[in-house]
Amino acid sequence: MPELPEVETIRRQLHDRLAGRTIVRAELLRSGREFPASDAFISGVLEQQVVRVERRAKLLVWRFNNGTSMLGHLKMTGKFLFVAKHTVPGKHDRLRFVFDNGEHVMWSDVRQFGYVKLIANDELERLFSGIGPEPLSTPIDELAARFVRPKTRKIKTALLDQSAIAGVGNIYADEACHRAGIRPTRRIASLTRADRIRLMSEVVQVLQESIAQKGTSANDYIDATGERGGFLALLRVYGRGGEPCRTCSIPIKKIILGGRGTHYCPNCQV
DNA sequence: ATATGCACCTGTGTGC
DNA sequence: TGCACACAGGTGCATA
Repeated sequence: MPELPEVETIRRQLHDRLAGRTIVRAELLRSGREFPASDAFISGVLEQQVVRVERRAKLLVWRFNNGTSMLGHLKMTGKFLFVAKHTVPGKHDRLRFVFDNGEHVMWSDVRQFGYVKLIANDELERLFSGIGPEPLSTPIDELAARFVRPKTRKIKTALLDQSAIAGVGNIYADEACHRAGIRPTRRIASLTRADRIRLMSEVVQVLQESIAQKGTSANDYIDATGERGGFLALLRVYGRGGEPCRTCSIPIKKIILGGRGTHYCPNCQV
């Protein structure tokens, strides 16, 4: 589900309430397909102090003070959620963490694409080195300069490639293309330098605006406090196939590109 | 090397 | 109410 703004929203909430806290209890409620259902995981997180919670691309990293981290990827439906102490686990709740300040956090995942695992910091660095630049902490001209290859690749496909730029997913790829007035079907090579600067500026802009609204709840996304994101109402194209463009009133077109639903205005986007 | 298709899962909405 | 099907925020792999 979540892209950079949603993961960042959750990161901030987890960090604010849990930085410096220690995990005093960890329970495996139900084993998932992708995350290790092992006693080793439980004993690996137990008694660990969370130094801070970080984000890289769409990954959440809980840094412990012993050189290891807990790495989480929410994929489509993963959730870290603050819950009340006596919450009875539901069908999709998989892990529960209890902290020394009394906070309870549940990890749930309906579709089970997500994962939570222990990872050593050196392995984490290796993983990070394969991920592209962070849009919110990289100069626009550097983002643009790196967005040139492979030349024949379609622009939206490149935006979704985490090794080209980190954290952009299906919603914000479509939104950034609309704001930049560029069709997602175009090839990288067709972009001028000015086009690339504009596209990257719009990527950054839309991500920041969405973070300010705590993300987009297109379907069932909720943040760590259980709230829905407010950016849905501000989307210009995503999920609006057939509806009038907010700029020119021409119906938004929906196509499939790279196997993903893709939305654009046939009038505003060239 | 890229593109496509599919696979991993469950749930929801739509149309019959 | 049931059923079949399409589709959903992400990635990774096998095959053209």
